Amino acid sequence: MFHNIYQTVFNCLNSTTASLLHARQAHAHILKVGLFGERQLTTRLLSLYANNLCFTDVNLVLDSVYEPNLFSFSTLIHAFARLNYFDHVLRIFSQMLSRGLVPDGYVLPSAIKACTGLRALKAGQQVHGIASVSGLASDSIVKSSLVHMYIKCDKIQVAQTLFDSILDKDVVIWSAMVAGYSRLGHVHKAKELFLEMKDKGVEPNLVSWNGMIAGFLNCGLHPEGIMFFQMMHSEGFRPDGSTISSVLPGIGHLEDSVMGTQVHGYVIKQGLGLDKFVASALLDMYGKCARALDMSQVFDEVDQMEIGSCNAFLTGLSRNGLVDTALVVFRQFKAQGLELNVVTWTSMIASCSQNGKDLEALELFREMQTEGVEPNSITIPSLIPACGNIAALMHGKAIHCFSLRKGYFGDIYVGSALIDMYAKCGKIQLSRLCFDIMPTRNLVSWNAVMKGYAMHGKANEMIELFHMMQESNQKPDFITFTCILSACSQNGLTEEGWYYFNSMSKEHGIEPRVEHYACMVTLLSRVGKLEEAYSIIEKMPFEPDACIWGALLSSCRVHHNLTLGEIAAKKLFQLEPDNPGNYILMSNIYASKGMWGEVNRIRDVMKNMGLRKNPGYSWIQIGLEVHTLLAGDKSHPQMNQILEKLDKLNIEMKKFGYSPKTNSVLQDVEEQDKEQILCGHSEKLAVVLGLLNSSPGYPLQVIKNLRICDDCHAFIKLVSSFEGREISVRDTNRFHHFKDGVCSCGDYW
DNA sequence: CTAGGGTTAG
Repeated sequence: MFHNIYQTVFNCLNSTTASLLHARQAHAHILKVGLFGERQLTTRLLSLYANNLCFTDVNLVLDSVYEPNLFSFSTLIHAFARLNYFDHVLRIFSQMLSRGLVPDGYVLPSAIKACTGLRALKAGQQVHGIASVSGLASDSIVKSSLVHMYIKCDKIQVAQTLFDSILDKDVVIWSAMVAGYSRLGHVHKAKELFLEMKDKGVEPNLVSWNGMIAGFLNCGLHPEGIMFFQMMHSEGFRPDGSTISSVLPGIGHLEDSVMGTQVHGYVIKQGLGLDKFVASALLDMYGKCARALDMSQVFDEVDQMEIGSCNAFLTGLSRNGLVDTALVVFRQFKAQGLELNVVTWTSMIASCSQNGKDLEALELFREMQTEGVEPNSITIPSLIPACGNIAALMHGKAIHCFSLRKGYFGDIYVGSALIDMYAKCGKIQLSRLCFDIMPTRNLVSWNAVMKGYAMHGKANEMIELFHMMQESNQKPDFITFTCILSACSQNGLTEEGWYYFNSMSKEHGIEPRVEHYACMVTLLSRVGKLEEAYSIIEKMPFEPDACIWGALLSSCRVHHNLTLGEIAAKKLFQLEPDNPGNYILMSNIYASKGMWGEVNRIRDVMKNMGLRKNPGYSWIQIGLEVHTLLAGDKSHPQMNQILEKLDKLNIEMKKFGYSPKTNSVLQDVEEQDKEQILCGHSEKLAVVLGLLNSSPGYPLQVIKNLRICDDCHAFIKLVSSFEGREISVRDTNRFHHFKDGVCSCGDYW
């Protein structure tokens, strides 16, 4: 009888088709007839429960088994390790130890594998200790597992020492070391090992090659990675999904769509397109190669519930200027119940903050948190620019605090983003503070803090920083010099400007780009050296762009230089026929010379080109003209003519509330009209305000309740140039107060 | 128990 039941239960559990149901039935039988002493049976039962992830049942059996032995525990540990339930492996392992059982060479590797999977260095070191005490640390399988564990826990040095002590190293452990160094960015060390294994007679296999390729691309050595890919191919290896998904980002980075298409063909031929890594890498590659259509075609064929592919697709759309489409698709994904992850949200936030959708970025950040998705160290620096762009200082500070709570104190990306954000919000001291307390800096951080000073026109601090930069052996790049030259230009530092401009190629091996020439042109023309500026334009090795001619033209207006103004304007009318600013500048020069016929001619040109549709236009133009008129001194030979013209304009001006006699701006204008005039034209408004402000006798004190919709930044630039002046501006949701070039921001919501 | 490699966000 007893034997019969035992045999029945055993057979039932041991069959290859044994299911959870069988286990439960057997469990009942075992309980009923008291077979718990039978280790073989209960171990088999444990194995079934473990493989079906019935954790409570496992515990139940463990607690009731008369005396589970090493084999019972081993069975469980292997089962959980195989299923990647590493936390359960460690839990069972520690139960085993607490029962006084000594692990053997079979159970240790699984325990170590669990530590590897969990990146649990401390636990791994403890298991290492146990292995040493039990005399198993020299076991080659245990040793190899430990090497893997130390590699994954970024302890490559410890791994290397252990690795060296292994006598007959197989291709697997070599490959793991190669991949380990690659992942940590030590690709040269990886290559050394790759060559060394060959010397030692171990032929690299597909995995070894894949590790090398991933390493090169991980280090930004895209051409080398692609070269290895080709070498591997020529040695007769067939790239697999892993190879492809490593090499495609490199191809995308080099924007080599021809090679990308070839690899795509290979993917189709080998049937690798269903691999989720390959699919998202393909989408990413087409996105980076500006092949949005091909990307969409690929997306139609992949698993659209796979979040990686969806993320790559969304990023690809934004990258190709289809941000609105990306947002729509994003909403569709969300509506379909797709589980959006931190990459999805971060990607959308970055797309918005990079494309002038700053409020949307902030809103997405809030939304992701309500959805329970935790932002990470990449989300934060993607969001911070959104605050800077709209000078939302309070939001910026809140996110700064958030990043500190998350422990991103020393993060170089977060730090650099904060420097930029505070500078854009007018808080140059805070910007500098963020820079000063950074534990490590890179070129981006240096450029960020210098850009802040450039924005605020602080040339002396800038030059001081540049010396600091050189002392700390950080090499400048072309952006650094754009900042320096721009600050020199704002401060009229001609000598310093020339010095740094010349030092670029002589001392730093950086050839000046068109923006550096533009800075020099701006600098010289601002200080009135218009001829010198023009000779730079003539001599520079580039075709001068609108930016350069624009700098010359606006200085010609300030210095009333008709000849050069006409030259610059002629070029600008060709380069930017739709930019009303150029016509206005030129007409102002004509106005200052009393050439009213020319002024009217330009007005007609603009009218014919439909450039006067802008509701703020008339007002702005009048403001500019009046400014020009008043900027001239009273002994201006054409003063009478000017005053006459002014009287005529007065009538029109009154309509817009501009009254020279009351020294006020927009005073008599109905609130509604102000909004109508200025809504969406904040940049032009900023220009007007700046000009009015610099007009003697027309102090701009406080402008209240102006509604600006999209560009607070223009105001910051503008206000930075004011000394001791205050302006308050309200946009859709915020209230900005500017004083001494500093913006503070209060929220209405 | 039988070891290794990959995609998408700044």
